[in-house]
Amino acid sequence: MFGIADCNNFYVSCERVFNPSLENKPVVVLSNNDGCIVARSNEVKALGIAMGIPVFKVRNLIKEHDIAVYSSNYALYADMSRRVMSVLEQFIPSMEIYSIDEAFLDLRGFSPERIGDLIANTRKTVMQWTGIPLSIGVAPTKTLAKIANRVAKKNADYKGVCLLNSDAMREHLLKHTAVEGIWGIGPRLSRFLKARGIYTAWQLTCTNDFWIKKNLTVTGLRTVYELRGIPAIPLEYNIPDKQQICTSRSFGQPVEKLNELRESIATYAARSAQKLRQQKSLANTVLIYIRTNPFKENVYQNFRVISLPVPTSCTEEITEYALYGLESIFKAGYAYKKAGVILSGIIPDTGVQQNLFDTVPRDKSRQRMNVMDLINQKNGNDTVYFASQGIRKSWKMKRDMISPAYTTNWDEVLTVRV
DNA sequence: TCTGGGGTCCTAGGACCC
DNA sequence: TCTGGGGTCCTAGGACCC
Repeated sequence: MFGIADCNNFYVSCERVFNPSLENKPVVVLSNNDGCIVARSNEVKALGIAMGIPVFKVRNLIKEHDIAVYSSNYALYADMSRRVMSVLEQFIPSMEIYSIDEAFLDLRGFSPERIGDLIANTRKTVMQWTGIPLSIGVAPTKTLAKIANRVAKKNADYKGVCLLNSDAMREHLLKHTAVEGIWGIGPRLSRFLKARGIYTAWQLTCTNDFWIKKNLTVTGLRTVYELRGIPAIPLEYNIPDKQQICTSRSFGQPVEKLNELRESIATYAARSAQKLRQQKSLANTVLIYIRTNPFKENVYQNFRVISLPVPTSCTEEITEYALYGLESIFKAGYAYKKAGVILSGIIPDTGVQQNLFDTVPRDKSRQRMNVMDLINQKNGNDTVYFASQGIRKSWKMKRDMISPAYTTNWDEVLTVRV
């Protein structure tokens, strides 16, 4: 059996842990730059406010219902996630961290009679030790566990835990699951299936394999197998290295000057290079892009791909090529809204193919990067950084309603008065 | 006024090899 | 008049996830 533990309204729950006055009140958390609604409390869901909607479109509802609004506080959410995962791991050591608020659990070593108690106990302990409520679904495959999880979350009778452990139950739940509720079936495939009379997960499992393979490719076929109770998507125990590393942000305000764009590209290049070094890899290719606001007139967007002469993870080198790329696509007279840096062609940093004509003193730059990373690790990110990244950063993203970093910054630790 | 960020996998088609 | 068979690698584009 596989389990999936999924935190309820995760970002909202994190805010509530340190601000209990938000309990039972409508709360939303916004995306970066305070753009869209990305987390909603149950009260907000009940009002019919959709996931991902731009916040300016629901300003009236927010006012009318006195909804508490927060900018996203990733320092807090990442740390709370780490805590939740470490508690889960104490109960079920073999697991796959699937996203910031979800983990698949390997329950194959546990006797079937014990699983119910184990899961209920795990859930209770996570709540007690971290303050984060979660739901757990258990089933013979990951895809079915996801369905069980939804049931556990939506139906209060289940008390946050749903065990899908019989064929009768599988049939019952699949008949009550719409195709768009299946993990792996997105909006486009849902429309496609419904147009052909397939509305429920159960109907999908009764469909011919050849037809599925032809129309939904092998990924669709894997999903159908999983719905039938045959595991086709294994647990990933160790996190594979990223094949692509991307850092991109929208700007707090439109940016017109090349200088400010240079600061942002240098910042994103440095962040990407840092991520690259964290996984002990090198990149072969740098892509940079800039774009204006696509919802407005006078649109311009462009990108530039640069092949590096020798694979590297050195910030100076990556930044230099990224800025060179920027110069080549920058056009004056536009109000830029977003920029990004993407590293690809990623390989391990051991056994690099040398270039006969390489003139860069690589040992020295590697040592320099090591020292920088150590300082920043010990004293906090951006304790030291390159001047090209800018100091004032007039373009930096908007986070007007951010809560304190309660658990990661000594200056922002909660004060309790007796 | 205001519209997120970061990923993966699969397929088709083109270029190339012998 | 007639024009093979069997591969690999790479990329763009489209789908999906949270």
